[in-house]
Amino acid sequence: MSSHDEQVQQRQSNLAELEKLGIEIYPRTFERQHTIAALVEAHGSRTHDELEGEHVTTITSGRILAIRAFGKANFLVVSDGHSKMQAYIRQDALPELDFTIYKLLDFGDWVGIEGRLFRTKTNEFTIWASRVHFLSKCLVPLPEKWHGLTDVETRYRQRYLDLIVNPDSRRVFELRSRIVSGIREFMIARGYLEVETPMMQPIAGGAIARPFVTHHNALDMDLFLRIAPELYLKRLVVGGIERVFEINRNFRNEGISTQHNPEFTMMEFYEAYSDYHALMRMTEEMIAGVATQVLGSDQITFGDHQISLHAPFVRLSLREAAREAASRKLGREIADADLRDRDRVAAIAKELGLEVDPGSGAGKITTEIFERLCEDRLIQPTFVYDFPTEVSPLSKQKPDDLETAERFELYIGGFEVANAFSELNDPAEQRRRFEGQLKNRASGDLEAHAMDEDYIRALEYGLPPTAGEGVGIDRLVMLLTNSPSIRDVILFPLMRTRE
RNA sequence: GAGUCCGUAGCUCAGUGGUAGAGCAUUCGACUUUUAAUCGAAUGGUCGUGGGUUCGAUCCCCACCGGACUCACCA
Repeated sequence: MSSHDEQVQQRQSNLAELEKLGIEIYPRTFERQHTIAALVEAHGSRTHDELEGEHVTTITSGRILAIRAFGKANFLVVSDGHSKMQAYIRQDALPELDFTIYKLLDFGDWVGIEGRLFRTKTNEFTIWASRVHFLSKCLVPLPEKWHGLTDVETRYRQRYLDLIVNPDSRRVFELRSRIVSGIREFMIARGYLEVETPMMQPIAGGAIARPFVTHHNALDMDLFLRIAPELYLKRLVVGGIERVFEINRNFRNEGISTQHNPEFTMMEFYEAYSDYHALMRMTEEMIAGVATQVLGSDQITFGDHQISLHAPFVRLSLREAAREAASRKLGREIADADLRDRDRVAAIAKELGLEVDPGSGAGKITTEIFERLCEDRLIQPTFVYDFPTEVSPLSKQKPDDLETAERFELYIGGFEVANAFSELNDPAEQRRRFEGQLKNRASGDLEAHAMDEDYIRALEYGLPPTAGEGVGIDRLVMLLTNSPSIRDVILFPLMRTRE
């Protein structure tokens, strides 16, 4: 028999023995007076003498993370998932039944402990057990206590094991929750209304990406999982909700990487009477503020980098960034006009080793040059602004430069964290943009934006001057928790199923 | 989709063309304040799966499965 099976059998036999004692092996509930975290918080810094004087008794509970047995004196380390503390188990301090129960406990079991707080000779904050209650069995051996669980595949597939034995993993998800709360509070404090818009959409719009397809049986209708909530949120601004936001999942049927999970969380918001410059100021305020609120500082470590999230962030125009990087790489001066000329910029791209799609215009090629040469070097927070209109089908053009849209992306740590623009609200122009996208789609571009007549109709009712933005929550959490992979900040990242 | 690397005990890891090792965990024994408790003993393996080469494969070769990273893709 394998070690694993042997240990399972041993644990099962211990459970059977408990049942023979006549106790309920899966009790329905437990009257806990204090969590371990609350005990540590309230009494964990008391001295030995203070604890003796106060004589605090309590009933608490948690999962056993270690058993140290010395015959008649024994120690359990019990965790409530947040904090842990030790219980002192003495045969002569317990009813006989409870000591029998104790002896049938395994590493990983859930127990309730009744007793009084004290400090041991080695000054460890401890509960001196007067009762031990069995709450639930762990039938399977857990990863060892010292190295924890390092195998990433198991950590992702069986996240509960990761959470049981790796406190750092727990910490990441606690921080994630606080980051999301912080963002939500930030938005609500500014008068934004939180809403939920469809995840299942007849047309997957609002971004340039390939969608997942599904089907509704009763309506006999194909639907797409949304790639963005954008067009629905703007419909709400048309409806008079001048400040609106949504924190929810988007789904994109594309590659998986350390920065991409097929489903990911976006905070997207729209504000009437705003523009992309105002959103830059709001964004740096939000990110610096949330970091300070959650981490106590706007200075972070990300991998090998020290990053300052202190506002203001650097502002860099996309064409300027591409022009400068290409000039440096090629050793000669590239002009802004070169980037706006389809043939000249295509030649530059080829010289830089990029493949140029025949369907790509000057704007798309320039954007590709930027992404190739600049993106992963933007470690300190940088707003890259003024994108080519060609790659921004939902953005408003600059009044004096129709080839350029009032759009920015925020880069931190070498990847994109947010994307924002002044919203295109002219229905006629929006229709022309969609038609341009349809041409791309016809020539094989599977990510080209679909025509959305219903959205154009909404614009015809009048969208006020508006700016909007999407913030990648997972990536922001990566930065603020120093996590190198998006899978480290998503509880259950998508994995291939195992047979 | 391409490339590189990885898969050995429940966990963390060594290792070799001649049927496999450690620590922790587990079991038994000792121990009434331990802190990765300690000490003594024992148990535990289809070396990812399937082929091939070989007298002999966990090791070499091929395919497959799963994973990590890089590239491609992807605002």
